[in-house]
Amino acid sequence: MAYWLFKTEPDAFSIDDLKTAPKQTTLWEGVRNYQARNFMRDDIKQGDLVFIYHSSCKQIGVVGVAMVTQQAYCDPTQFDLNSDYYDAKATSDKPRWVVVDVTYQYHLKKRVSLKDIKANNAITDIALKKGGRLSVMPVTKADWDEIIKMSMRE
DNA sequence: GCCAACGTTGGC
DNA sequence: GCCAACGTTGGC
Repeated sequence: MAYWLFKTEPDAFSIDDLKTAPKQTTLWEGVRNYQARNFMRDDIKQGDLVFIYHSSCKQIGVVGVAMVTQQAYCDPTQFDLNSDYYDAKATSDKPRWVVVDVTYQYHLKKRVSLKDIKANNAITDIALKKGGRLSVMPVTKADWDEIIKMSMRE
């Protein structure tokens, strides 16, 4: 089983939206970055765990955990003229983008802020620390465990 | 295939 | 709202 981190802007879709969604599940739509797409298409498997990370907001950081409940399939929003994620260059013959389904697991007891992650030298590998803009990124088991640990500290 | 220009992300 | 960092586009 592998670990991941998905960014979302809580004004658009927050962890609370995931928790209250039908079956506490959503398709993670709108990823329009090839590196992130390749992770979703090739590497993210059913049963993998995902940190939900709130970006571009007041309270930036990891807020909870979700599970991948369906591996990659075609992102329907790429064909939807009314969607912000519409891509004129994607066709049903040659779709460009995929989604996975994620299901809510739990909120972290305490949000782990980006500031604290950056300040923690025990966290070494995560792309968040490198200022990257990747919206879907792998997390090592060591970093996963450390962030979980941080969420339980007072 | 290079690389300059442009657009987007996302923290501050 | 600013702007740095990065990804994408398009002319050559």
